[in-house]
Amino acid sequence: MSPHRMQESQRRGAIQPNLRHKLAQSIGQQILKGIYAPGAILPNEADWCRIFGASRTAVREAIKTLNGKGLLASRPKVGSRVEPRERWNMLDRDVIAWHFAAMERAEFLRSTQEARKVFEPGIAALAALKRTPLQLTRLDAALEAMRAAKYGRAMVAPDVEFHLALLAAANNDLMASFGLVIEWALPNLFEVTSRINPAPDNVVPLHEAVVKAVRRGNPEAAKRAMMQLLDDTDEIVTHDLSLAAKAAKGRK
Amino acid sequence: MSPHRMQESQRRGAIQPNLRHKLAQSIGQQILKGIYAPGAILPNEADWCRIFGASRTAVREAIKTLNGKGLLASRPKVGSRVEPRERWNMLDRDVIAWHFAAMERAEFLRSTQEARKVFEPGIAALAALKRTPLQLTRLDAALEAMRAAKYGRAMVAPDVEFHLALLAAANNDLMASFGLVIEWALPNLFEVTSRINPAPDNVVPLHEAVVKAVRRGNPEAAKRAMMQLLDDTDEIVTHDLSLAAKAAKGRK
DNA sequence: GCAAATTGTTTTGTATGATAATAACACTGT
DNA sequence: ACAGTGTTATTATCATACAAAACAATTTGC
Repeated sequence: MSPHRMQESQRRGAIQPNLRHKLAQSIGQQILKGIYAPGAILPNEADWCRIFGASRTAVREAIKTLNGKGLLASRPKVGSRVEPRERWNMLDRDVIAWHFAAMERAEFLRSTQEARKVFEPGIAALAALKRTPLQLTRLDAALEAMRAAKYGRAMVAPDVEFHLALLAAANNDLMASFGLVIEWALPNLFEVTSRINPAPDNVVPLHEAVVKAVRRGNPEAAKRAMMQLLDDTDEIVTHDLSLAAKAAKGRK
Repeated sequence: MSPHRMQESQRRGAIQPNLRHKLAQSIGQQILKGIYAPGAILPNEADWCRIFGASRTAVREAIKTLNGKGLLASRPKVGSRVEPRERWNMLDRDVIAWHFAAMERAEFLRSTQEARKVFEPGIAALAALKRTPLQLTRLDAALEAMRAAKYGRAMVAPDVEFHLALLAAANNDLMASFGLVIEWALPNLFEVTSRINPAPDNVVPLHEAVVKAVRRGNPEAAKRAMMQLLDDTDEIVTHDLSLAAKAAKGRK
């Protein structure tokens, strides 16, 4: 059905394969793909019922879900209208997944890295100032798991956990939403980086530097260490993407 | 009903006073207040029906809305369980409003400013790199409106518009969600800053510096200018909050 | 006795049909 | 032209059923 694979099975939050969720996903993806652009009026409830062969209850609840994510606004007599993009909850679990499914992989990684470079250094700095001892322990554990990982692929999960632990250590609710981006970005990023550098041995030291600064409570050092870490992966990604672009041009 | 005022009338997206929305709001606020903590099982649908005197349809659709915001996860036989905080969509329009209603005003402003200091300098830098001419025009217009504002209160709307325009100029979907924080923070921030400094004349120049750097396409300068701007309001806010804290201690 | 299969129970999930509220739109009388 | 008024399409809400899932208890088979 979907052109993209997106190994949903290995995500954290297990999928809910109930009807409502499937309808919401189908409609949501169509919106993210641009089939229904902002401002457009969707088919009405009765139409969706026919299209999906589902009851009005299921359709309505799916639409209410999308409503809650800021993708739609429904009004009597008018129908459900697609909201302007700036109202969409891009940092929503589902929306980010649909977004990814609708987007070019390269473009997704580019904009993700862009966002990470804005957010994560600041997060590291905050963590240095505000982390509790327990949160430091969680960071240490993630780091240890990264060291223990023998091959690259096994390092992805601890790497994600590391960045999530750091985010938690920043102790700021408004930033917590950003964790989703990390959860999505890193596993996908890995498929790129591992092609180029299957056994990177500078990754652990770069992460260690961040933890060290956070432990010392030095926000500037933490920020710098995180920037170095990001530049490292950034370099690999942009390198790979430019290769891919060249290859694409060669084929054309 | 609600103990907090939260002047909803002057928000941008007009309120929808339908039943479902009211139920979602009531349940959502109770969750944000901690009456139902993460992991807790909510009353079941039948209970809510009795509590609100509403039909199961309305209750269910409200719960589905909350489901879509990551506050709840529902399963047959188990009920609706409050999700762990890190899954909540804090950058959702409603959640942020409920959060604000449930939180100490001071604490909200503190964590908001904290987040802004992480995000906005990076946003300014990105905008300097990626803004289109049209987006630059929008920034100029906002700046002009700020200049035209005679008294402080009239400056809030253009100020919000300025920061939203800058965010849009960064051209990154993942960051766009952050606009909500700005929309909420600034009007509330103003009530603090205007108490201390009713006619601040350094505000416009600080904003001008950001636009100038963005126009020149100089990300570092844009970042620095934004940091200055934030430090300026930050100083006022922390000063006021410490005053308020002292006053509270004095009363106690 | 013990494990595996079965049945029961509670809760959400889905379906259906009916009625109410709402707001866009056409119409009407001035 | 224009204010009011009715019409109508659409969502909003209600009520009632039955299906499916998850968990608990109980029976069954050995």
